Amino acid sequence: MSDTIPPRRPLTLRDVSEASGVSEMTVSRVLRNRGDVSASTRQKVLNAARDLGYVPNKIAGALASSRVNLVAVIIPSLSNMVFPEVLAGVAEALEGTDLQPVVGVTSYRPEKEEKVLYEMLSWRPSGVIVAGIEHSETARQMLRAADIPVVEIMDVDGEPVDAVVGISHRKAGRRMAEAILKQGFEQIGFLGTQMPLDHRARKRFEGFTETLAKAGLEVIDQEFYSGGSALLKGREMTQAMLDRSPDIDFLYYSNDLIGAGGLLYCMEQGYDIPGRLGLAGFNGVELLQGLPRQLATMDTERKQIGREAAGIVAARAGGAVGGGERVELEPKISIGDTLRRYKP
Amino acid sequence: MSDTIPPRRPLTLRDVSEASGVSEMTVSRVLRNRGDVSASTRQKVLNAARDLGYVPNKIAGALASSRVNLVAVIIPSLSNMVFPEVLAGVAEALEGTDLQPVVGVTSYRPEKEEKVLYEMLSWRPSGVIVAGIEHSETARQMLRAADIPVVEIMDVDGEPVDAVVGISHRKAGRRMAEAILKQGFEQIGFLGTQMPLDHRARKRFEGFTETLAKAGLEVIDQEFYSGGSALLKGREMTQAMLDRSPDIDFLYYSNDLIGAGGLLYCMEQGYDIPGRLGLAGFNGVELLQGLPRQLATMDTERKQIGREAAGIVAARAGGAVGGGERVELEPKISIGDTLRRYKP
DNA sequence: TTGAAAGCGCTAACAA
DNA sequence: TTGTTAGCGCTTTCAA
Repeated sequence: MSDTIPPRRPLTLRDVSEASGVSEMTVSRVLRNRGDVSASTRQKVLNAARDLGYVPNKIAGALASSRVNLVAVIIPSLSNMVFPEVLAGVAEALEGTDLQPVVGVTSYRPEKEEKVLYEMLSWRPSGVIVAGIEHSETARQMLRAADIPVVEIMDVDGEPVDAVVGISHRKAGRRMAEAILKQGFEQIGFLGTQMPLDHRARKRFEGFTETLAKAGLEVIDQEFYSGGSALLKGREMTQAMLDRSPDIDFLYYSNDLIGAGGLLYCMEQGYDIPGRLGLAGFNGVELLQGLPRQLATMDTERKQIGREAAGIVAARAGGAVGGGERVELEPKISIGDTLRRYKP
Repeated sequence: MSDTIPPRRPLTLRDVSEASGVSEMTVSRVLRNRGDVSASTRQKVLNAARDLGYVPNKIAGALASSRVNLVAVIIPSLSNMVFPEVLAGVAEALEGTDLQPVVGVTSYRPEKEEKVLYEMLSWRPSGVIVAGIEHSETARQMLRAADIPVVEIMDVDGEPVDAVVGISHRKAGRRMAEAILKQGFEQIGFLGTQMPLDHRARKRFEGFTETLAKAGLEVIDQEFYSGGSALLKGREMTQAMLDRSPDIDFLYYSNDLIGAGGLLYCMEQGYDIPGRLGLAGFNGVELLQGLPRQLATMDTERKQIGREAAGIVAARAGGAVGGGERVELEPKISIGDTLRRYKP
């Protein structure tokens, strides 16, 4: 234990070099575990670095080596648990590597996405993971020009810049519609978020209505919300819709939280579920497991998406050749207690 | 529109300089809006940069200027909504500045905290916002040596390295105990998370039991969980506890999610709430608003904490003198429908 | 196994 | 208003 005076100027390799009597170059080697260094020299350097409390300057290191161990992860929001879950998957997959995720938030705004992307690319990350497959031409141009692995996640319906990991939301919408029709529901209401820029919700809705149309049906009522507590909004929208369209026999929610709110409301109102009224949400959030009844939903495996995406970046950062990888996960319907009228 | 060939090598200032016929230095000035540049030169540079698709290299810029517009935000988890909420507050407060949050996750592990901190400090950020006030001596040493604004958040009970923004969890525990006692509850059970390293939960519990002790009472049963769906766990733990200790008349949960699970369970079981059985959670999560009954809780204003912390970092990064700021927010009891037996 | 020199791409400081 | 020079702190490369 040495009683060093706290430094005014950040410590540099040179300080460690002087304190240990070893050249800067060799100090650098020790600190990075590169090249052959004798055990004794090594120990001297390590001791000096520890005693001084030296923290390497990655900025200088990155500039000199043009290697940056950062992976940019760009998501629309942190308030929707879906994205922190993806992040958790990314973080998990990167755990064993020397890569570090760096998060940027776009608030679902294309212009902000451009800004965040520009900002992150200016740090020359080893890869980019970005939510969604819809981007401005400027953004796509930046991604292409960056010449690093780019993984677009969540959605596979479209033309990716490079790699893509996600589900087909159009297909998810179709599958749910099929499941609902199969149970004989015909008076279907849709409840979603007021978000013109949520392309995934839009695609699900398109897939959903498309399948209904094939059966000669259409959504008979719709309701959208924005802001506020999703659970509460689900409740309120459900009440409004059932009051307005009492014939409805199925409620399809664009996310599980509003679905859960709706379910709680319908149970309180004493609806026979799913005999008189069926419900389904979307995402498969953990929360549903604690509800009095299991809301039907579709699991989108967000964590797995994060893992796969990070895996692609890590592999290529590690030197593997690649490009244009495509991983389409199959969304799994979870029947729960709110969809099956006919026992199989 | 020029049809440029995609670059093999990342573009540099020099490329823009050559393309525009303006010196590198002046290009740099234009791109950073520094110093006086004639409108015509400015335009030439901007055009060239746009046409080439130039993205500045912040690594080189940071090295040359020793200015890094990154703020490290270190949190234990992304799976607990509390922390994304803090992050959202940080992001919001940083929106107007040129600072950017960078997130690191510690998984509640001190050794990982050290690692993440080391990693982030090696990028020489403009400030650090870190959850909690308990850190290893190594971590504290690094924070002190970094010689940048450090804001410890969430918890004010302890000795901060520098600035601190949060609530007193000990006080929060005491306040809730007082509120419960005031309503005449005496057979109190506690349900929490199995997390020896969650210092804030521990402090709340200490404050809570301390106040009970003054009234000659103690918690008559306890139950802890780890992992899994909090809502579901709340349900299960509540059932277990009520089966085991049927005399219990109050359940104090260490977070709102398990509290919500418990509330749903108790309602299903037909308990008279809060006549026969009272409940309270902690945090004031938005979700509660959608429940059939409002769980009593204590709002911890996570977003505000994030905002305040980011504000301190931004102010000091902007040149304001400071150090040792202390912002203690007062947790607000939300009585809800599960705590008040005696009408006021 | 170790060291010396050169330079990564930018910006501070100064000169013109 | 614009340009020149000299680094920022590290790593690459090459020599010893």
